[in-house]
Amino acid sequence: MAEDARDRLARLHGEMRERICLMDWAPGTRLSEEGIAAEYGVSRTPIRRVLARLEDEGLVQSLHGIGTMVTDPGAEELAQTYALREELAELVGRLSPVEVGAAQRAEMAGFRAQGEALAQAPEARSFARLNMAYFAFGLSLTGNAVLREVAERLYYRTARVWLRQIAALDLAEECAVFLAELRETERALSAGDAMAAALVRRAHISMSVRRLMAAGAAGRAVD
Amino acid sequence: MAEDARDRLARLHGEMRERICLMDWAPGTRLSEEGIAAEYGVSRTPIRRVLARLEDEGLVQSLHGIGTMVTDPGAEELAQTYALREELAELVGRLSPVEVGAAQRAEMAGFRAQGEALAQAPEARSFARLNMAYFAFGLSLTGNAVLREVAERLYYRTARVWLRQIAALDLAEECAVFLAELRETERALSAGDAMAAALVRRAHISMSVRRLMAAGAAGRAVD
DNA sequence: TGCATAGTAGTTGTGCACAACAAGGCCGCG
DNA sequence: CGCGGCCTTGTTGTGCACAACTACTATGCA
Repeated sequence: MAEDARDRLARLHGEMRERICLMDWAPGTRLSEEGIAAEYGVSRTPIRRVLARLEDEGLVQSLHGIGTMVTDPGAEELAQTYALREELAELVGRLSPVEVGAAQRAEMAGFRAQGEALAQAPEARSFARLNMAYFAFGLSLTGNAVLREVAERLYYRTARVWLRQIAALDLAEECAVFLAELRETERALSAGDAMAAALVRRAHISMSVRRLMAAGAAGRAVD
Repeated sequence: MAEDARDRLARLHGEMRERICLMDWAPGTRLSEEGIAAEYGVSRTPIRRVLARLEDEGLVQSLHGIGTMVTDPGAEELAQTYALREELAELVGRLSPVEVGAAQRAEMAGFRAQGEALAQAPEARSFARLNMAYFAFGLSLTGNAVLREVAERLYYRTARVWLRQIAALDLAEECAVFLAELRETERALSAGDAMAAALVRRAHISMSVRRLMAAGAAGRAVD
């Protein structure tokens, strides 16, 4: 079997979401339905289906007669999203935490190793990709699928802004802090303590937000 | 100005969602895109746009060549959703709680009055509508729009199952319990304590889940 | 009678043409 | 020179026809 239409849309959605979150399509960018359709070799219809979902997720906004733009969350919305993300991060350790086994520890060690490599050669895009993959791993520590879905939704909503601000901050320092988080989490998982890992995550989200907010709204796309 | 296309879709979405949550379209029902389109006097296109959103929200599922069916969440998914809803209910009181003023107290008194009327003449559909409106009021007690959005999403995902189970339980007793919750919450809001109101809400969700689960999966639609 | 198979009806997914709409440029008029 | 209206261009929204796919039924054959 080649590929189900359902899977094709999911793949399209994932790719377009990544282009937004990695700032290939920065906030404010006007997307062309026809252009994207031509690029993927399909008609506007399935692209519109994906854009509709991205709009429901808050990543883009379509205006009749004007265009479809990548949204740029305001400071208030960002603060509210992060506030909720902090709570959800803690819930990952409290609601149906999985039993930490050898598989989790091995995967965690892999992330720590990648984190060390990144800290030696800081680079924004690699950082963003690793952060994304590590976030997914963190979610795998809860058995609550609904929580995973909601937390993922909110993560992708903040990812592009995080990446933009990271580039404005001291990239090397951010990578170093990230590596520290990875090491702390590895310690928690080695002890089999998923709740501790969740608390480490929450603490680092909290501190990350502080640094981001301190950097201010510099670099916000003009409307 | 007549109506924006955006608003029309939002209205369609709201109406169709209500038909699902009030069990006009019970779980398992096969929806006809063409039928709905004819009913609303539009083509399949905007209906498909709305159905796509409902599918992303988990209320319906479309299968190529088969049809679009109202989903019937399994016990596991329900449990996970309610577990998260409990936590979010508490967060309403913790994240950016609004200052409780005369307006909130007046609205709350209105709900309590409607609750008393309902308790005198229990009726499932009225109960569901009142519960829905009261839930929206509860969300208005937090200034965190993201939290409101997520909590609302999860509420509508459980509403239809709740209504089905309520009908199977002792309806009069459920209405009485609901009235008790309204009175407790009114007391909390009179004291200006939004956090207390949130905790009352959480407690009642928790107890409601217990009763629902105890009633078991009787009445589940067969696949 | 049992069963495989082709056919048929009904559904969602896709492509395409056109309508609805907004922004900017251009021309004519005061 | 200023400016108001028109027009042109580009975009998203809608309708419609057809393709892709599934379930069911009838039919012919052993």
